[in-house]
Amino acid sequence: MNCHLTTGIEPASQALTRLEEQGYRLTRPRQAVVRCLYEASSWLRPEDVLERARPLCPSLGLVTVYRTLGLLEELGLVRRIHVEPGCHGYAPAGLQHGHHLVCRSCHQVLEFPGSEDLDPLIDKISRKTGFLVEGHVLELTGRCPDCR
Amino acid sequence: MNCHLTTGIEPASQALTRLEEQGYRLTRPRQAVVRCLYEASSWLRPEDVLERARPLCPSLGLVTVYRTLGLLEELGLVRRIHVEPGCHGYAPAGLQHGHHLVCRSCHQVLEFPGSEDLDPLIDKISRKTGFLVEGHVLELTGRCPDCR
DNA sequence: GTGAATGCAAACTATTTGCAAAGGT
DNA sequence: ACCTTTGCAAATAGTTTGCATTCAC
Repeated sequence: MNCHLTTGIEPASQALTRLEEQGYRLTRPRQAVVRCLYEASSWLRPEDVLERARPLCPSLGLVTVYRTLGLLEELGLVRRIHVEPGCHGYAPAGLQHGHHLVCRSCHQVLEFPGSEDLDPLIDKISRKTGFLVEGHVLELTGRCPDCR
Repeated sequence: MNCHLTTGIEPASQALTRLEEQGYRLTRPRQAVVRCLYEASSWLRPEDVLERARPLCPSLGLVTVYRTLGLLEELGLVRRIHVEPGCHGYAPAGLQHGHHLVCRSCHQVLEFPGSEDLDPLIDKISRKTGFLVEGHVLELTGRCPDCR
């Protein structure tokens, strides 16, 4: 709802509160997954989440990671993005607005801000097509400074 | 190389010529795959390519479709895009410049032109980060007119 | 205590690899 | 004729589902 809050990543605790408000239980696995995602400096693949969340919840299984990520995405708390290698990554829905630079050679991924730059284009397109545009992913591919 | 040629989809035959120039053999399976991709009105998943290419090459197998798509992508003749459901789709690299509108509800995909609108943003980012930006994918998600 | 959530095993889908046979030049 | 490319079968990776057990409320 609040589209103007772009001052930082929505803290993990806020996401957890949201889960609770929606009637979901605040379990240890969910807390671990949410915390990891929100504390990560970049997107994580499900496997990465598992690895990082295990210390917080040793019994955690990959299946639960998938289920939790799916739930969080449904609630709009995380974004699913398309990354190589492995294809699917997840990032908190707060700050990063779906922009990443991917190096074709080393697969390094750099996030960058600046989604406002897209607003005019998005406006134009939604007027032209009748689509209600809710989200976007901009992925730039090329060569990073080290590989070019 | 020729970045200004945006008047239309590079015809299938041109792509085939390119393959030949690069020293690859012009086999029936490759011709079938290339033709299907370039004649399709939208992106296709590997399974879709198989289905459409079979009439042109009945012996065609899914494995060869994957291999051919991989080869074409490597040569820059097709683009791999990220779509639901199934995740990966392919489109000719000519006209459509990686922009699609995806409906969250019915998964309909609408392609739209207008990559020039991104140029200023891309310039800015490549100056700021040192990345050599070669390609981009812009995906807008939301609700199509029928589903909103 | 009760129902939601978990974790395992197993199913399933998407994609890749090994290798003998077929096809293009 | 030679070497690339193909197609099958099988392997692998990513993801989902069924079900008995555990845990938050």
